[in-house]
Amino acid sequence: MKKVNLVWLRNDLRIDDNSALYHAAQDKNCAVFALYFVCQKQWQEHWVGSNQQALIFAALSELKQQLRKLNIPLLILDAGHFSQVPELMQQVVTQLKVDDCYFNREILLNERERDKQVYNRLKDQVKFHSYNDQTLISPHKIVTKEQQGYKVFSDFARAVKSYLADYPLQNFSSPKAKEKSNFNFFDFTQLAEQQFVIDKASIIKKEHTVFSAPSLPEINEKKIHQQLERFCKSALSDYAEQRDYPAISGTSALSAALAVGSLSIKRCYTLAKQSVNERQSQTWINELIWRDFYRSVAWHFPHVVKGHAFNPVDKQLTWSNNTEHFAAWKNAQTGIPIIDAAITQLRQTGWMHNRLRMIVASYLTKNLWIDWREGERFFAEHLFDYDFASNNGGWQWCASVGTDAAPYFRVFNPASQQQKFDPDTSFIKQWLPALKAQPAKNIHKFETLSLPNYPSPQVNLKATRQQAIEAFKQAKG
DNA sequence: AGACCATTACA
DNA sequence: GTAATGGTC
Repeated sequence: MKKVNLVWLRNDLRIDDNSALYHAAQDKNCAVFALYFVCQKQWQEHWVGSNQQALIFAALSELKQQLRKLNIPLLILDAGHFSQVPELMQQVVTQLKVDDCYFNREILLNERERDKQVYNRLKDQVKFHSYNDQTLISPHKIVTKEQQGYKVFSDFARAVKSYLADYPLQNFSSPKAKEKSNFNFFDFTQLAEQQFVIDKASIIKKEHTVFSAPSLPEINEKKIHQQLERFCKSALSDYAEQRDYPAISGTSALSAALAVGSLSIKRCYTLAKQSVNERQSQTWINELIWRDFYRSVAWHFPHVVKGHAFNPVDKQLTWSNNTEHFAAWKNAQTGIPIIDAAITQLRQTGWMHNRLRMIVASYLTKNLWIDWREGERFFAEHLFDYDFASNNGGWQWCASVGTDAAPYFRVFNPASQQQKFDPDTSFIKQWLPALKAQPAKNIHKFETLSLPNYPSPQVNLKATRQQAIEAFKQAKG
């Protein structure tokens, strides 16, 4: 009887540089199966929107084909909710006579709880092998002298770099194809395998807006790697100069692939290092480390995963519940061109340039004084690249309630931001047809702009900025 | 990962 | 008038 290895896939829908898959497939004489649980109820609880859900289904469909070429069957089971996973896992393990189970560790609480349940239920039946694969370095390995999680990014980044200098990253190539016989080794019909049809119409619920459903980002691993190589070769050295201009394609645009795990973060790091010199790769590498940083924060300070801000000052703040203000922000009707253009980009493409994420977040929290959790949720529902730790960390940063957050008095002025980062207004005009005919000069002076088909600003920027700073001062006592 | 205001130093 | 500089929020 052949040994049977099971790879339990979760947030790592890829073949390249997948630690668990690589190790599971090492032994020549074993049969290897891959498994994925669809948990749409759980996703809804996690605010995962229809965009990212559709992307996950696309990634699964793609991965199933690729794994088939390696003679590794991918079982996709509908679990509905994490709570159903242990029972289903038990069935799979029994049915397939699994000896060893391989998986890459996750960082957030619900995921870890699910994994603990599975382990406790099956530890006597199956040998488990787990790997760190989601971050450059396991969160528990980067700690301060006091054995605590870092609260300041620059210190964290220094620690990461020095760790990587001592222990270089290991990348794992795609596993070699297994024997064909694996496919008819077991009787799959006994398992209620559910084939998921990638039917966007059934997944994407049309919203009552003027925005249409965006098309899916690239999810084929080969093409993603080409994209990464192209970026490293031709854009990485200019990244520091170009990344802040939304009209320029100066960023890698790989975030969606990273979010569902079609691309390995370790692969990004290694390739960036190889492609250009230290100075040229530094800025982008730091962005990769920000991703590790917010995962580290979520690991060491888990109250941020439960809806709380890192900084207790958040509890002293009373946010506005002005639903008209919030609705205008969500529908690109604020009357501030850079913000309405950014929201339109998000709604039409499922992606928003990072500079714009900061601008719209600052405006929502500081000028409209709306709870950052509302913005966090809106982003979750629309972004293909939605990632709890990065999104949560970013919103807390903008709202000045996070670790190493923007000081509370640092309020972005949307007027100077668009002046600086979209001087010729080409980005704004790309997304706001109503302003197409206006000269840039007028668009930058939007507070005095009066047009029949474009709204006037909702609030006074200067006054609301002042109020936000005052409210923080009061809250801090 | 900022902005504002006052003060200079110049046209 | 207006661009650069520095302290303050």
